[in-house]
Amino acid sequence: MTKSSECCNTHNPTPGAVEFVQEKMCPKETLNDLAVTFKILGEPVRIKILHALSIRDLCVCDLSELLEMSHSAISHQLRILRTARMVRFEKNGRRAIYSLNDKHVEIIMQTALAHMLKDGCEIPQGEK
Amino acid sequence: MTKSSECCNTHNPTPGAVEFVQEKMCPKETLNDLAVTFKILGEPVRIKILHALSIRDLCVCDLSELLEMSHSAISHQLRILRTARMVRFEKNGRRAIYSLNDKHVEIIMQTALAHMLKDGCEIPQGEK
DNA sequence: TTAACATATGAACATCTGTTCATATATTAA
DNA sequence: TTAATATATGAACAGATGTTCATATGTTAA
Repeated sequence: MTKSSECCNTHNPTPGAVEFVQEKMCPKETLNDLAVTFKILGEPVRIKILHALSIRDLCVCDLSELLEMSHSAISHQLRILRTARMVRFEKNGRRAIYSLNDKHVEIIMQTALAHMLKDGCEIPQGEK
Repeated sequence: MTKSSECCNTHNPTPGAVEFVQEKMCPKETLNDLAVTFKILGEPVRIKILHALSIRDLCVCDLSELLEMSHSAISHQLRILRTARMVRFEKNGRRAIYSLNDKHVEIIMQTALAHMLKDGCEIPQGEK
């Protein structure tokens, strides 16, 4: 009797492979959190906001002009970044001066950039 | 005369701030590419596939069982990862054995994980 | 050859998500 | 106070995206 009987689809996985990998995998929650982090970074506007803030603290108005987007759109995105604790802000009069909350995001972006620009854009001719 | 006249919204950016940042920012295309990379990593299923493949090469059937998803759904996601050159595959009989295309993604994931978990976390690493 | 198997893929569908619009809150200037 | 400024946010809309379903392609076994 094969595993086919358990499901509408046929299943003949590589013997032992699934168990082997299962044992060594990070917890599901960790991987989900990781995906959440990347998802937030996976939007051009947000990457640009974070990159800009890594150069200098800026208010909503500055970001709006820099990225040529409405105040509202920027504010909505900043809210997402705030919720994810990637940025924070300080009130200065009627301005909200935004800055990076810590160095993590910056380091992750720099790592990704370095690896993308190294030999990333070319097809690495892996010996097959 | 303020910049308000140029636009429906009012604009009083911090003097010099936008220009200062503009000069130092990475090219727009680079940041967009970066976002594309992160967007692909920003899906739980894809992160799990990549993480699993970092432990061991697997076929579609294995991934299907490991992640408890249909063959079709896995195959669709693998297509996206292939297009992004994050994975490659080798035909073995009627199987398609998938593996990571290079070490970049693995390193980016590890960097993000390390910073998420802060205190030196140990990442289960499959030796090949 | 025929049947079973392994994967790939287009189309339809539902969900998620980012922007716009309108409006609210809060601060400063007149 | 009133007006202008700066930001925040809910609702609605549109576009993007992941899964399912049906089907196609290609491989191996009988």
